[in-house]
Amino acid sequence: MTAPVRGRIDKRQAILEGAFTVFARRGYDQAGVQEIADEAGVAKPTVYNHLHDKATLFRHAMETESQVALGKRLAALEPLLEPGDDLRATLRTVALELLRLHCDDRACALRRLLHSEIARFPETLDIVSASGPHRINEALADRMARLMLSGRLRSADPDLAAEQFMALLTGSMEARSRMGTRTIGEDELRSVAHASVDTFLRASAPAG
Amino acid sequence: MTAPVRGRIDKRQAILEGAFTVFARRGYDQAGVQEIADEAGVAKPTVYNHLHDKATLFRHAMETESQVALGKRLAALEPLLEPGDDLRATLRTVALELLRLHCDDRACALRRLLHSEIARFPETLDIVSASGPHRINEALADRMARLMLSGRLRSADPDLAAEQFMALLTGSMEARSRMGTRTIGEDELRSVAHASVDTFLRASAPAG
Amino acid sequence: MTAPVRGRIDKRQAILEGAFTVFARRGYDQAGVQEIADEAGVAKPTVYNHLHDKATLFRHAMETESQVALGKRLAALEPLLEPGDDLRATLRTVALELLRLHCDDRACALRRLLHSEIARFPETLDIVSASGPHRINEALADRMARLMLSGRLRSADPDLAAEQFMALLTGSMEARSRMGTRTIGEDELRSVAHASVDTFLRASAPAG
Amino acid sequence: MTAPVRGRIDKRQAILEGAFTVFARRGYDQAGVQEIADEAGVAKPTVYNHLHDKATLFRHAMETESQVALGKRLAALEPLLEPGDDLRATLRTVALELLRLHCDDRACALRRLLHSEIARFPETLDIVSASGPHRINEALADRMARLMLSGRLRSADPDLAAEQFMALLTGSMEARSRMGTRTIGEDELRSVAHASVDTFLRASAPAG
DNA sequence: GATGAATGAGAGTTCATTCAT
DNA sequence: TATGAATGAACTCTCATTCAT
Repeated sequence: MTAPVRGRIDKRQAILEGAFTVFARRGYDQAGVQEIADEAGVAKPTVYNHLHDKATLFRHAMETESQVALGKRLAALEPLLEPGDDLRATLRTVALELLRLHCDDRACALRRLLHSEIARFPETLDIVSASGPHRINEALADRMARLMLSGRLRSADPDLAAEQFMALLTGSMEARSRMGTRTIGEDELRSVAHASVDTFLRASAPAG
Repeated sequence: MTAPVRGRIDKRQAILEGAFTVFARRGYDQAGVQEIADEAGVAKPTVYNHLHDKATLFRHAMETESQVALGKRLAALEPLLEPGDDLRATLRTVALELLRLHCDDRACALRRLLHSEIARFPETLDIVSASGPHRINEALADRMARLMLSGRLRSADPDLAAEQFMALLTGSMEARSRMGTRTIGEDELRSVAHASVDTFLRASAPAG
Repeated sequence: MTAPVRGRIDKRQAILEGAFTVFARRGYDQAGVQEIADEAGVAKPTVYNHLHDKATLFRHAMETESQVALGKRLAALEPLLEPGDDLRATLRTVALELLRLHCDDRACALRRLLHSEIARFPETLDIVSASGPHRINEALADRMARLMLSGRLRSADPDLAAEQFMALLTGSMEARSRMGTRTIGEDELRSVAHASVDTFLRASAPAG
Repeated sequence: MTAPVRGRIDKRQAILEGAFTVFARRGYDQAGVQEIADEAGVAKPTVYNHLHDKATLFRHAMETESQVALGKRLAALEPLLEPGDDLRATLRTVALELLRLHCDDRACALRRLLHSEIARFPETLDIVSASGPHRINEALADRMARLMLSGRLRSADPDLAAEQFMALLTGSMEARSRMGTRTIGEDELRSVAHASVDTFLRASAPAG
């Protein structure tokens, strides 16, 4: 008896998935509901049955996508829970994974869409922010605090440290990827990650 | 007899100005040519007479705006040509001004538009990049190289140093300004600028 | 074991009832099948199971309603079967009741719907006419003939007399009720009924 | 230099004309704006340029049509200004013309549309009423009053007399024309007009 | 038999763009 | 040259109707 329910849920998922894909490809205005329906393999009115509006469709697609993204990023921080002996290596691992996630096509599209449509959908910012960079910063700051306490990093404001770590890591990617136009190779990603970690550690060496 | 020419040039300027204003306010798709014409105080076909097309209009408006922006940024770097005795103070001055320019309304709009429409107008990236962050990075790297040569900064790759300096400075502004939604007060700007410079200098102290 | 049959009949009745209500409220085009289903307390496909089509639904709802209306009107004529001594009083009674029925909400809606949709549903006219004004005219003409024969009315064409009686009675109600927009009070109804009867009698006094 | 102005006015007139024609043919909902545009020989957006909305289009088309209709009806009353010796003949002339106008295709359509869409466009009633039956009644009542004063008609309430005259005349046409479905021949029109006038005069003979 | 879900067709409305003045 | 008016194309959304359960 769960078949129809599953079917319905699947269809809703397919629609949201397709919607994000098309929004990512075309932007909000250029994305036609017809194209979204095609992408999801349903008829146009089905889209309207599930998500009342093009706007609603957008909001839900963004929300779903950003929750997925948050989950992955938080997972990437896990190695810092047990940093081991080689802090630099651990940071490099984490940094590389965060960078990969940051440069992922869907993640770039999410940021791009957020950027473009923030005037039209101010609420979306709140929805997405709830799963956004601020959550990562928080989690990362927690780890930083531990490292400071244990004397492996110079004592300082852990929030600022987390923010600057992320800034070093991602701040230059926009230019490097030509705003998401160019795919960045694994080598370049590793190089940026390592350089960022090195600079961060140089600035954060414990006093004396 | 130059009056009519001036008039013509002025009209073109007014159109480009108005176009950028409206694009900034609404985004490319939502910006109506009529609204742009109204903003510029001309009739719609006049817009088409001067700039053949909505797309052309966009490209030229973006180009103009980005050239203006580049000029201001390059000017902000000038103090580094003669750093004086107090390097930290000079860097702070430069950093603060760069940050101000980065957070300016029109600058934010320029980045936002670039982001949103990059799929539709890939050429715009080239046009704007020609006056974009890469030019700043270059100029800044030049200054860094001088400072390294003169022993006031640790010897390293000047391009990377410039990149990381900018990353530290601007990388966190997106989150802090809630994607340009919130205006950031002068105090907060200064605080970020100083923190960035401090971290940068700590990581760049000349070896021993 | 007749219960389910009753249930079925009841459901059909409920649907027709609800259909007329909604058609009366919104008109044919604006009446949604969903709204009709809701009004009848059933699901949309149930409507289609019972009455194949929106058009069929309309036809049956109109037919049912007009049969009900005819019954009431014929009943209103009954006092004329035995006019008694005071013809004027009897005519006034009948006139008032006919006027009441004419101004009833559902009767107005019936006429309005007939009017609007006559181009789309020409057959409906036949169906409804079979229970429509022409039947009343006939019955009324019969009574008029009796009254003429018995010398209580001037000898004349009884069909014409019936027609003019109804015309005097109802001809001005459209303007007075502002096309069914305004509800007409009992006093006004009585006044119109009396005036119509008086004029009719003045024109129908038996010769000399 | 009046050519373009004339052109614009003509186009607006053509649109309103075409709109009424199509509304009359199909009813409000079934009338497509495209069909109206075709009927008027313009493109769809031109319709929207001149009359902002389908609803606005309807209102203006109705208003225009009803003003035309009023003019014709008032003109039909003119013979009553100088009734001459043969009152019956004059009344018959007026009655016949009023009846012709009442049964005119466009007049029927006007009433039908008013009826159908009164719920959706309540204001239309006011607009049209301003040029509607009530104006005729008034004008006719004026003439009646004169005739009563001069002793050619029995003294009575002139408004009521006018109302009943019109009721006798038009009250039976709906049934006879099968709600505008059947065109009524000139002979039948004359016969109804005469019968109405005769009945009216019989009921209105001056006392004594 | 009754229903939730899905669909094909179509309507109103808007907008970038082009004539004609 | 600058403009008012006109248009062709497209898009969102709705609804009567039909499967599958």
